[in-house]
This record gives sequence, structure tokens and C-alpha cells, in this order.
Amino acid sequence: MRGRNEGMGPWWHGRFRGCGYRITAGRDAILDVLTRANKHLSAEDIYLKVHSIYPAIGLTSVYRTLEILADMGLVLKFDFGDGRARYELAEGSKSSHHHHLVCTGCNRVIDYTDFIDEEVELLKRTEKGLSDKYNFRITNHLIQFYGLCDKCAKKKGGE
Amino acid sequence: MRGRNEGMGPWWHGRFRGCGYRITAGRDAILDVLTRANKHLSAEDIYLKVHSIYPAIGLTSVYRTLEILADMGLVLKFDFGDGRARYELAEGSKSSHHHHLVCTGCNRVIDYTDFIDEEVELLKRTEKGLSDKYNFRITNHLIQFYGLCDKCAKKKGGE
DNA sequence: CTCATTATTGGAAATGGTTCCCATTATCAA
DNA sequence: TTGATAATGGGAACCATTTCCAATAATGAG
Repeated sequence: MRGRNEGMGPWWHGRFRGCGYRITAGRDAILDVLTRANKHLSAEDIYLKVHSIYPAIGLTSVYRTLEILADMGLVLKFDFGDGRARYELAEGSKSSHHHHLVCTGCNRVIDYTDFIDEEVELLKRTEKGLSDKYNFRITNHLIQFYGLCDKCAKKKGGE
Repeated sequence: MRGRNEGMGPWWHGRFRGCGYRITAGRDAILDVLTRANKHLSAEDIYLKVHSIYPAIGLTSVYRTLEILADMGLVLKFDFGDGRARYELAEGSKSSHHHHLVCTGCNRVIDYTDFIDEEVELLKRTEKGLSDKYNFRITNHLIQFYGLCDKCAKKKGGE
């Protein structure tokens, strides 16, 4: 039952301290929500969930913390085209590496893990090539497919 | 000098008419700017450029036209993370298919065409698989790499 | 443990890209 | 030419995200 880190707090405390950031109740709560969530959440989603655990939280702090987390690479920030950013914990906890399939009709997002291995393998090679050629330190990649889900295809696409 | 379509107007008139849209001076000017541009432009960039050709244009019309163009697949809309969307003509005119390398430090964007063939080949296969499995009609894909360009890497990344 | 330093906070206001509204104008088919 | 109506543009509305700042809380030193 007990993990290997009893007495030393959650896994991310070390990361935070290592970067000179303080541990606060708000940040604890945000990380808690993110760890629990298995979907990509908007800042407001996160704010609401955190608020029910820790009502003193402010939306501003949510944004600030998410920015820090994204900078540290603990959180990935996505844009699915509906005007608000989505956040999800970078792989490590529950979530495995996946990419997104976005319906441009209803904004539904499907996480897929199929083909991921092949994709990641190619991406690694491409990353290497690009890093060398353009002298970039690549830290991340984004792959998304856009299209219409079955429902939206029926509505719009003829028939 | 003369193209093969003298007398019948620009290439996109047909596409527009085919979709039931009217041809207007503003739309002409917007397409003109987009065709000329070889970079991804923001809506405001486009507005300013069009404004110098056709001062009567309004920003609202630029947004409206871009949305139509994106829906028709003539224009691709990108988010590079700086809070404003970028648009570029889908391949066909000058531009060849490319992907983007985005510097998270200074927001510089590099278009690259290296590795594209391999990537596109894999993407095609993946698209096929995803379409079948999730019953999606995939119309588009997005690949971007994020990282720090040489300059930003020097500033931030130690040294 | 206490204190001082200073990062962090939350609320309200500001920002800024994008969309909405609507009276006016322009396109296009007949 | 004309009528139906799509398209326009300007300003206001919208809304996610940032900024500002005085109050608060986390941390390290003593």
C-alpha cells in the first residue's frame, strides 16, 4: 500500500524544491487534481475541481501554477481550437504517451495510443535531424489529427 | 506571361462560386495577400496588408473570410502559442508541404521540409488506421516540434 | 521556536484576440 | 435594371488569460 516515499511528501515536492519553488496548499491541490484526472482539463476545469478541495484557491494561481508546471515539463499544454487551453500531466503517473484526434465539428477529442510506437520512433529520428540542422534543443512535439467524427460527418458531409 | 485562365479570373473564384459564396473585392484582396505571402500571417498582419491595397476592408471581414477559407481547406490555421492564430495558404500555389519548429523562448517559427516525405508517409498510414478504428473522416494533421532555438538555449539553458 | 525575508496569493481590473450585432451596401441571377 | 439576400465594417461584446498590488504564508537563519 505505502509507496517508497512515506514521510517525504508527494513525488513532485522534490521537483519543485529543486527549481526553487515553494510548496503551497494551492499547488498541492492542483497537482492532486491533475494526477487524479485522466482527461485534458481547461484552466477553469482545474480551478473548479481544486476549488472543491481547497476553496481558497484563485483562478490566477491556477494559471500561474500551470505555467510553471508546463515550463518544468511536468504538464503539457494543448490547443484544440476551441479558444481555451487544455492541460494534462506529462506521462509518468497513470497516463501513457498518446496523441490526439480532434473533431472540428463538435470539438470532441479522442486520445489514441495506436501507432504511437511507430510515430514516436519516427519523431525521435526527425527530432535528431532537426536539432542538428537547425541547432534547436527540441523538448517536445505535437501531433494531432483533425477531422469529423462519425456524428458530425453525418450532419455536415452530405446524406 | 499570361496564365491559362485569362478572362476567367483568379483560380479561387471557381472554388468560391462552387460553394455558393460571392466574389467581393475584399475577398479578392485577402486571397491576393495570402497568395503572395510565403509566411504564416496573423489576422492582423493580413488585415494591414490588405488595408494598404483595399482600404475599405474591415478586420471583421478578414476573420470571416479566413474562417471560410479554412473551412474550405484552402487555408491552414495554426497556433504557435503566442495567443494569436496564424494562417497560411494550403499547399498548391508556391508553398510546399512543410511542418513547423517552434521556439518556446522567442516564438520564432521555422518551416522545415526535411523528413517531410517520411513523416507524410507514416501519417498517411496512421490516418488510415485511425479513420477506420475511430470512424473519423480525417481532413488534416498537425505536427510541430517545440524547443529552444540556439539563441534562446544560450540565454536560458545554463552557460 | 521566532522572526525576517521574500515568494506566493487572490481579487479586481486590464488586456487583447476574436466574435457578435445590425444597419448599410454590394453581388448576382432573372 | 432590379430584387433577394449575402456580405460588409465599425463598434460593442465576449472571454480566456495577464497584470497589478496589497495581504499572506513558506522557508531558512538564528
